[in-house]
Amino acid sequence: MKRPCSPAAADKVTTVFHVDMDAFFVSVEELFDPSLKGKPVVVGGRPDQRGVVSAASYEARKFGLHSAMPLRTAYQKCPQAIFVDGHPERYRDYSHRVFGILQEFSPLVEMASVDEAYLDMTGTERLFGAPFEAAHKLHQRVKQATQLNCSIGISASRMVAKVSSDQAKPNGILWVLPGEEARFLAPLEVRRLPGVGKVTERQLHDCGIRKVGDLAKLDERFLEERFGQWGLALAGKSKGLDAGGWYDSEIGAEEDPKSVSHEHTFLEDTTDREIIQATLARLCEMVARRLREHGFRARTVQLKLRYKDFKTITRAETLAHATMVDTEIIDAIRALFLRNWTGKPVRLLGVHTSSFETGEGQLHLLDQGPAERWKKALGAMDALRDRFGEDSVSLASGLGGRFRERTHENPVGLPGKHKR
DNA sequence: TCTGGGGTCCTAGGACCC
DNA sequence: TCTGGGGTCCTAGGACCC
Repeated sequence: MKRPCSPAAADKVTTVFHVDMDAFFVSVEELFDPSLKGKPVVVGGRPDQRGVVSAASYEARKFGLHSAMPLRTAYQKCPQAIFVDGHPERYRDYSHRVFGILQEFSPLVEMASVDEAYLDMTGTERLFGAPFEAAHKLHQRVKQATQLNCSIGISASRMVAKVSSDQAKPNGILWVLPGEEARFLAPLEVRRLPGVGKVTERQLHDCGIRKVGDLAKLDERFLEERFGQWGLALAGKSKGLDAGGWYDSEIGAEEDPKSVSHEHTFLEDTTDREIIQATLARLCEMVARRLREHGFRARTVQLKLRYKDFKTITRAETLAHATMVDTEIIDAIRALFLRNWTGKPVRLLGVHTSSFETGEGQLHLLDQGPAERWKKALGAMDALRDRFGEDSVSLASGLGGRFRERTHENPVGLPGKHKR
């Protein structure tokens, strides 16, 4: 169902909050280690590791550090920075707490990621006052309950609310009044629009378009000729319209995931078949397990292969029947790998599944005879992983010693378990 | 500088069908 | 004998987001 998002077209103006946690990962780490406060901090890993910056503290940003920057680069620019590993469980925990607080303010809350949320605050004036006052209360409540800062953008549309929370950072509130959207956006760099990344920005710059206002002034036909459908969407965005797509959807509508994947970048590129096979098997097991948690069966499995030179290929296969069984995914992935690997050093492997089915469909595979035992074994393995960690059990064949370093002893002799 | 991991959405071409 | 047209499914790649 579509919500009237265009302020001009809406008979009733909606009030959308976009709540964005400030330097979320860093701030959570500071709660666990207050000595980090006020220092240049990088979350993401050791500076000599392969990887990128997940989050940089505001002090670190002064040195030019930012998320997605390679860790080694960050170290060169700011050797005195403190590099810490990320703790996804901590972030999920705090994300849930924030979600709980937001629900006190509106029943229509949608976490867009671990550190940002949309609220439909339409019609809450009697409870919390005008938008700015409500935002102030929300901000205080989050701070009081979690000690974390957030920034809040307020607007009639999701897209403008998101841009305005970005402009409000850090620790601020910004309300774009209905009808003022275009005027608010006009002086901003085109890059500030959600969906405009490095590539689109460069293309727009090549046309002499730098500000959102430049974009809004253009003839839409020009944008359509040059960028197709995307050009028309850009034209809409520049005027503050959600203009279809995700931003036009109902806030709080839960959607099932459309894909489940895992990938791994090796510490060093490898040609070792045993390492490669064991890694593929482990990735398949992790994926299959998540499918079972969701109750999904996947019809399409896809291998991702990245070489030393960063050349990346994907190869997919659609199965005759959907599956959530480790071995069936492993078999398909292994075949794809053997058919496509050039033999050159591998940097990354990935396993991706999609085209989900949720009904009863092919469940007979798991419900008859020996397969019933498989189902039990898979369930038992999932339970063990819950207790002892992802590496505790494995159906993988050819699991080399190098992969057992951080694994636990198998507490119960499970079928398919390989010992070395 | 040397580039993670989890996702979403879009495009484009080919196969296949009617 | 010169070559339709629409729809759907599948595959590969890429931009983008956090």
